[in-house]
Amino acid sequence: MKINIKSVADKAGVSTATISRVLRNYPGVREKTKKRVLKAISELDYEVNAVARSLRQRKTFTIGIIVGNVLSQFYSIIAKSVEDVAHKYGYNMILCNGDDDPEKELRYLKVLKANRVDGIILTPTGKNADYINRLINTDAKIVLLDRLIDGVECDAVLVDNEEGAYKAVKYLIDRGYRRIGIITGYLDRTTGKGRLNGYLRALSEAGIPRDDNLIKIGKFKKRSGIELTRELLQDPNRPEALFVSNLDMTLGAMITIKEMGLKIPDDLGMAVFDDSEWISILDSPLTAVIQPVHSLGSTATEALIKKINGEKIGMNDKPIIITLNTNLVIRNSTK
Amino acid sequence: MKINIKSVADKAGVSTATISRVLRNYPGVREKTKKRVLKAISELDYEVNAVARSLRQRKTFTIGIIVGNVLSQFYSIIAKSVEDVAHKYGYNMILCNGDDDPEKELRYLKVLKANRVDGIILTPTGKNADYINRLINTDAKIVLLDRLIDGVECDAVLVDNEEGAYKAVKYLIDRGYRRIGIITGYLDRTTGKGRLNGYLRALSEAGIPRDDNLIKIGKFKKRSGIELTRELLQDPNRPEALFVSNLDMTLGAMITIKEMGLKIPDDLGMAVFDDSEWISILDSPLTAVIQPVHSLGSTATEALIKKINGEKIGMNDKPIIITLNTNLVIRNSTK
DNA sequence: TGTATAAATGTCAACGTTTACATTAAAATT
DNA sequence: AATTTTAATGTAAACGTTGACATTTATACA
Repeated sequence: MKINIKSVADKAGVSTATISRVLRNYPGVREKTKKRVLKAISELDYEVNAVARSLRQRKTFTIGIIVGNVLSQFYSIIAKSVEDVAHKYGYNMILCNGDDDPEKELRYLKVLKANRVDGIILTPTGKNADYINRLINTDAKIVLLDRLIDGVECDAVLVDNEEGAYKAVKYLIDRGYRRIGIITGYLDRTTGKGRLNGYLRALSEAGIPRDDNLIKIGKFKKRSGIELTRELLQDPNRPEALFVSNLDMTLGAMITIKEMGLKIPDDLGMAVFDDSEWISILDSPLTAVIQPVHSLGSTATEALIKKINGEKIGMNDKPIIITLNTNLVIRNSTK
Repeated sequence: MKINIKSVADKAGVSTATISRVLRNYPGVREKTKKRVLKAISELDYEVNAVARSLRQRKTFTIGIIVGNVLSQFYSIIAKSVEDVAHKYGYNMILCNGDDDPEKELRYLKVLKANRVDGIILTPTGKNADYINRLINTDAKIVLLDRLIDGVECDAVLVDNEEGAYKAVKYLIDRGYRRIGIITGYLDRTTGKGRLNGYLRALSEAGIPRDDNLIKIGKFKKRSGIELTRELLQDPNRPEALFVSNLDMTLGAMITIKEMGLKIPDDLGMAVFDDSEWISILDSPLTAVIQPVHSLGSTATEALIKKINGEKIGMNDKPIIITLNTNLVIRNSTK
């Protein structure tokens, strides 16, 4: 037996409009009527059909989020912070795992559009610029998170990758290291590129010439950490210190370092981008650049909800790009 | 300007029914017509309105999942595996962060019901039995994951907690430890209780009397690990080995152990429930019970989708409870 | 060429709400 | 008590699909 607003109306002896008004706490319903309606609702175990409501109101109170990979700590924190804020404002969240794969990203963008989500938070792969521009032009509410897309003008919330990496590498230099290796991420992402740039700026300010043998280009995955660390450290002329561009690659680097039997900081100085409680309880806890991951997620969500509500968040129609700062936490991974 | 199936129909010069047929790849549309329709669709950038479709079909192709806390590795793996399987079958996933809070759980159950999700995967807090029973009685499709609820008969996918803990503690005993401490989780959860029972069974089989001073009841959170490890290890008559019941508490335990300057395995033997790559690169990598977390999520989702499709998954109307096995991986945390 | 059959397409109600507008009932004013 | 004003409730169309059924068009057959 199907229970809908009509059943409730019949039971309470009023019209569906009145039920609707009670459901949404509209004024202008007599207290007595309201009581009767609520009674009917509870007796029938009625729960509004949000699908029908969404159709009628052209509003789903749902936001979609496409992340790179929920398995990585970074994205799971993002997911949580987005969900927290979303629910605070009465929104649901559909989580999509883009897997850093442009095709999956595209598929999910379409799914989210089909489901008429009110807004989308996207950690872009950097591709699909055409489709995303089309979305934006048809008035879709989108906020980019963590990364930008070439050829797309869109509000975004980022982290100051360049400055973060700069601080870490400068710290290594200040501690006396000169030959500093770096494992970067994808250089076609603002994150990967920015961190490399920070590294280069620190070197150049210190008058240390760039040595391409010390620059290894990774993919932000554990495997890159394992392999590239090995390449760097097996070199007879190996670096004295290492800067790793994210947490997953740091895990990989530590695996290799352990395997090679090297000790930090005696055999190798280290500093890394991204923090985790686990790297703080290592033998030699690692000096790390802490991203404000939680704020990233919540700031983006707040901005998105403002956009959804039609509030301007940038000035004079330019997209607004919010850049959050990082923190360097000094631990025990340098001499 | 709003684009809907009518716009496409007008543009292609056919009726909406035909558009609908093309959209869903129904047979019986002439090739020529289909071409024309597809052209109109692409020219208008039309994307079906899944909300309207859901309303009409009384089917949302969405499943909801309520997890304890996405921040913990366990749940983020669950979220990913559920999402993978769901999408394989064409379902979306709404992720809800129950925060192990019965009230939030209840709120989310209602939200998911209002949104008419086709099914729910629930990692239950153990409360809300009444409401959940009502849901089940009104034919909601639910699969419990990881834990059961007192007073609720429902399909579930679990891990053999008792056996897992037993294997780990037996291993400690086999290595010669007698005074073994345990940090448990909530004992009103099947997970917490099961792991304690495994511990107790291993002791009793070895003829080691139970010592309540060695049993500390935690909350599955880092803080419990920190505090209870301290309590155990500050005791002059402290245990020779320690079994910790989950990963978050293991992190806490390691923090305390590091703080106290103790070395594993010299000063303390250890075995833990839950694995992580981080505990495998510690100084002394920890012997751990590995849960098949990914299978937990995918098995539950497969079961849920079967239920949704009306396939019986248990026998003679009894709920089916699937229990997955754990693995003990021996590392270097014992003498 | 006309008719029977099969294939393709069209029509319209239904899904469960909300909301502009219309109507009725109650309260205020004379 | 009759009239105006205000408050409470009802009516019905709309949101964008789908799908049972009806109708038209194409094909096969005599």
